[in-house]
Amino acid sequence: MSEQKNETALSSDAAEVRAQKLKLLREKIGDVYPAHFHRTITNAELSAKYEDLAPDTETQDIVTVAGRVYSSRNSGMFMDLHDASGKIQIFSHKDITPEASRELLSLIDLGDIIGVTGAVRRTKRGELSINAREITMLTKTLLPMPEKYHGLADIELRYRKRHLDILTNEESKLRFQQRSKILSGIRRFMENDGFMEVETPMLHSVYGGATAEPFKTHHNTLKLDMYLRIAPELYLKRTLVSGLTDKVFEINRNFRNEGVSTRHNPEFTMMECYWAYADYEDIMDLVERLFAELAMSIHGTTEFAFGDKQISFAGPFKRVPMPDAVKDATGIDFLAIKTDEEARAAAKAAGFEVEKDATWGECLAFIFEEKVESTLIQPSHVTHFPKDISPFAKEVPGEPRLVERFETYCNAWEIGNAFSELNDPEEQRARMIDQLQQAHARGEKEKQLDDEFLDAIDQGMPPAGGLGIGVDRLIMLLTNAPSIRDVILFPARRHKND
RNA sequence: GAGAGCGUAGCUCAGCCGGUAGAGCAACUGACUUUUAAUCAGUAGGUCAUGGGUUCGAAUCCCAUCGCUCUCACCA
Repeated sequence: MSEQKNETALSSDAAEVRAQKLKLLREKIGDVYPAHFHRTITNAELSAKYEDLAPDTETQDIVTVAGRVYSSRNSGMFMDLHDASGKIQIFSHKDITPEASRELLSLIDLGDIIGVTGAVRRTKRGELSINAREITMLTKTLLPMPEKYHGLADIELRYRKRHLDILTNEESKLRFQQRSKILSGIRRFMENDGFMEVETPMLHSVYGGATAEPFKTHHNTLKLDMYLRIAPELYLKRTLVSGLTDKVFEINRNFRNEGVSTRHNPEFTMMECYWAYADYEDIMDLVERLFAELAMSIHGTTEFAFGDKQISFAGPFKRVPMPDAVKDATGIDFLAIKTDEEARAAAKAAGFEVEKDATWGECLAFIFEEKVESTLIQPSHVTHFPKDISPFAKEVPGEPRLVERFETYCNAWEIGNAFSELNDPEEQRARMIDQLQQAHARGEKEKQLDDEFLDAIDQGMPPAGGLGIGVDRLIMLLTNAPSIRDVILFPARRHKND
């Protein structure tokens, strides 16, 4: 007898054992990966339906559930079965579970996906359970599950093997469920506000709409070098010219060939919208309504924690012109400074190292970034940006060095960027030529003037407010995620050879 | 791109002033059978990221490479 046991004894290597069990299962029951199985209820629905079932109570209600085995106690008599919605305990006992199903139990490993049919009851200890009458193998797994108590903790593995991260880390699962909810929340908000969603090209033969390094690619048949878009802005404005709609938006990926960090992924999601006959102040209101609504949908309130900070999305947000913010922080009054040279001197005197040829506006923006940005924890709109760093925004009346632009900051991060969109064709052309020259001076040889865009603006774009929202960062805030990689399912990673 | 740190069993982690590698979970063999990270006994499992070097001897010290993390730079 003991010899026979030795012959059938399984290897102690987890992966090998599973392969052996798979073989045994195939011999015994045939199809281990059946195509058809229909559950009658999800685990969450089950919990809700039997919420009031008292402990130590049996029902005659037969249900069929399906899910992955997460843990097993008393030699498989108790198993926790998880589906995407939640968990349910499976109880198998010789008094209720037929021989065939109990035999299957010994070939079930943690992580396997099974179906279970049986009567619902609540145990003496209060655990909602199913008395297994039939157990069906739906998917035999070949790899063991990560450790059940700590889950997958290794950060590298959590990003590389996201399926294991979500399988074992509840907060990670919740975060990606919330990401989905936030995205649909943005869509719903925009549509309810009368915006029409469109899709514009991601492959551009001329890139623009932002200052960033693009990814380069090539179209074979067209024999055309192309770029993954760095921004949808120019196409969305062309859409606005078309009269298709007065309120247009797009939610999709932008690609920027820049550094990666906890706040930067090479591909990231932006929501951009353009609203005809509105200006940047209308857009500020829109941002506040949108943020408040998203916080409500995720947290049920506009107040929430990010790390050790309390964030409030209850509007109205603080609005502060950039020159005022810089003046408050440093005492430097940029509005009183007349020339680039004076601006550089003032910056230098205050201890800031600005470029030799920095303009008045560049000095102002630089000091803002150095001194003010990190202090903007509660959501704030910083308005009145310098014109020389804002090629698509209209001038502030009476102050031609500033434009009707704002950026929304929260937790010291830039989340939103918006303007009263420039629609004067001659000025737009002049500013883009100026930007192009600057890009070429920086060595960006491939940067070209977007004639098709300028041609469309010549046709007349209605006055409009425009906005871009960094959706990943907004999701980070709302889900308390310290890294952008925590809110992107499969973040960019080097290939690992091992 | 620069600096700092990390990489030990399938997973979570010890070991690191050099002396042949350890625990818990998972797995295997049993016991037990209304459990909740079930419990108990036993077994097996490691090219200590990779490649060099120093040394009688390296997971441990040195160098290089790969991967990851953090900070900074570019950017949103």
